[in-house]
Amino acid sequence: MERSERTREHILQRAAGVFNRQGFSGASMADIMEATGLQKGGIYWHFGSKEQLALEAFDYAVDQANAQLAAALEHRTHALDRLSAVVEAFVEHLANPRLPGGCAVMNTAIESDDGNVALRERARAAMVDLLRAVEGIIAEGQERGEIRAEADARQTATVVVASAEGALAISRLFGDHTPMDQVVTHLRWVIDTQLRP
Amino acid sequence: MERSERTREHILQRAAGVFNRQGFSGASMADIMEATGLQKGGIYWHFGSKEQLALEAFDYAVDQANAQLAAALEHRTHALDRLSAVVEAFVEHLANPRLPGGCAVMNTAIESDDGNVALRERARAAMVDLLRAVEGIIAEGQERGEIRAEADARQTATVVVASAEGALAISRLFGDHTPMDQVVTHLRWVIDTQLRP
Amino acid sequence: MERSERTREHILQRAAGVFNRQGFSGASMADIMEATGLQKGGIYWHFGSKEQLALEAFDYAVDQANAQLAAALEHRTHALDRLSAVVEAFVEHLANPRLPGGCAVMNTAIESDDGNVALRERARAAMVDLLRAVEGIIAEGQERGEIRAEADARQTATVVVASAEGALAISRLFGDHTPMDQVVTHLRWVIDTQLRP
Amino acid sequence: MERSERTREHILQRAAGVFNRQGFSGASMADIMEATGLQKGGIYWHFGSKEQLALEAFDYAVDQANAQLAAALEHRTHALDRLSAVVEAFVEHLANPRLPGGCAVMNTAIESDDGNVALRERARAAMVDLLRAVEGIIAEGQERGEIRAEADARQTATVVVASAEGALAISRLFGDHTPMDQVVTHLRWVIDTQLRP
DNA sequence: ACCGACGGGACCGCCCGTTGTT
DNA sequence: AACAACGGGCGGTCCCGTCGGT
Repeated sequence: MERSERTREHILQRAAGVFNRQGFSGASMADIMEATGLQKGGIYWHFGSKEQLALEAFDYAVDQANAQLAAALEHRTHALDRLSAVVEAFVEHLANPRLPGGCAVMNTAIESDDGNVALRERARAAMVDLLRAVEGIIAEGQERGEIRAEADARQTATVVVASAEGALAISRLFGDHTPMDQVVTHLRWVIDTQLRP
Repeated sequence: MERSERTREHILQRAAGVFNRQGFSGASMADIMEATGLQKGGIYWHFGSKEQLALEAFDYAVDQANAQLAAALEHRTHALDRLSAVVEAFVEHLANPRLPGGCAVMNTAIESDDGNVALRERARAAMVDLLRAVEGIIAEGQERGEIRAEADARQTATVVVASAEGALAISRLFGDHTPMDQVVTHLRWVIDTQLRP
Repeated sequence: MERSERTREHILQRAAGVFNRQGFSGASMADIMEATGLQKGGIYWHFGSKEQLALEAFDYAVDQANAQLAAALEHRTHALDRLSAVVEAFVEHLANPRLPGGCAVMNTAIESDDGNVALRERARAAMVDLLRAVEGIIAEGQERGEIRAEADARQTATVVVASAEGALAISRLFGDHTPMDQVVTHLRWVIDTQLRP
Repeated sequence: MERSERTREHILQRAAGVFNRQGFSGASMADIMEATGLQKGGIYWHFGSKEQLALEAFDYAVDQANAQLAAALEHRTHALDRLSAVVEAFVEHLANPRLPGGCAVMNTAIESDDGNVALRERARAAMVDLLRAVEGIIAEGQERGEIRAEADARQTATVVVASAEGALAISRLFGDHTPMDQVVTHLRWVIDTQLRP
């Protein structure tokens, strides 16, 4: 990777953290200058505007989260194991976040509720991807007979993601992992008693 | 109610909506001027700063939500009915919000993650109140034999609130009430099969 | 004196102090509201504008200073005594000011240097009055043979006033009456050795 | 001198004039923008705040005055000549000011009487420097036998500075150099008759 | 005769983005 | 490829003044 590309990546990584903590409107270019150690010119050479940077930083954050999820899914073949890994990924996201500030998709969904349509659209797409991924795990499991056929794959995926996202936010609000643990316990119970054939 | 008090209430109501949609840093005093129809002088007469206004507007929003919840609980005596009413209140909050922008507690929790400690503290307190309220409904139900004694009141409360909040955010992101419906279906099933004695 | 007149006087007294300490542009109507204990409406009922109030407050301050000077001159008949009394009045103005903030004429002269022409004109007139008064004391003394005829009444008056005003400002800057004492010592020596026949 | 340094110096020079005429609270950043021909971004790039700019502008003004005084003292070796040069410097300051608005030390002393403690402290230091300089000239003269040993160096310095400052202010108030001339005549007479051995 | 409430504008500081320079 | 310097505008806050009420 050439020098320029490394700088660009460096900016994205730091900017992703800043935006994830402070939000798009709460973060200033000065914050990003400080976080990156670059001057304005250096940043604007790589990105055309604050919004453009935010969009790419969001993608960066989602990629990071997806990579973390992929790592958790690696070597898990059984659908119930894979589903548990998804839940564990949320726990990991709370305990050892790659980027500070919680779930970028949720944060962006809530902040871009009003204004930024481009960011909102990306958050939507990322959320769809997440839901589809979980749904796919369940559906595949059903096809392979690892998960009860009567289960509603899509609904279950929504329940898993919604409750995990909610628990993540609440745990972060309190600075206490207990809420997340409680929800995870519930989800594990759902997996064991409702999905297992 | 005197004229001054009416104006103050009017500002709070409009500002609560603006802040709930745009967030604290995303909302400008100009936005609030437009929403209230007042000029700066009028707003600053009632509230010393943007932050002070935001704090009181958050309280206003929480009061509204609590009132909506209280209305849903009215005339419900059986614990399972009351618990269902809580879930219904989230559906109502999505379908017919008193204030636009979703759940003020969740929004504030996520946005104030970084900066505003005063807002964050209020969000914490409001979330505690909500969790405690749901937990209380369950605990009371257990005392009265309306809810299975083996259930974990606190954990169940967390699951209900976390999944409902998550579903609310996701439904709002998609502009589609399906995710909320799916989670509600799940919660109703939990209530019927796990809590009912 | 009727109630309205008393209020008006009260405002003038407090406003004179505020303006003398903070200057015209440095003082806000809020400062004067606080100093007077009145609300805006009350002040504006008596005075048409901040500038109008400042003008009258300046006159009030000058009247106070003149009264203090007149009191010092009372019962002094000999010109040298009267001249000494003028000098003493400056010392008194430093030690026990009727209004805080130093000499209103000097303060206004320096602050209104740029903008406020009306205030500047009043400061000019007040300074002329002061110089003329001192000159008159010396000239009368010369007519009565109490002061050496060769002395230049106008020049001496300027020296007395300029050095006393300068000393007052310097002493106030340092919060130390020594500079004033040193100048007074000098002026007393001038009176004794140069003016006494 | 690089471009940036030139701009910074340019801002200081113009701002010093604006502050000296209008005072700290009477001058707005818009005034300084107009005087410098720069926009806010340019000014705030060099100075962090209005106060920071005012502080440095005050230092600039004092440096200018000191340079003018130093120039007047150049080639003067005899203490009485040097003392006369100090007095002449005040006359020059009135007739051909390097910065408009009179003596920055006196102006700042009087305006910062109330609020700005940082400015006040700088005015104090500058006044101390001036008094010490004049006192030093006299004391050196006494050591060299050029000035009568009985003279009180410190007191004489105070008298010279106080009367010159007072005369400067009064002359500026009237727009007439006569008061300054009268005081200078007096000071020359003091020098000739009281200090000359 | 005075207060409470509000309008509208000016204030300082920070913002995002651009440009000359290296 | 990046920095230093600057333009122009919006941000929240405070300002002076007015007007309805009492």
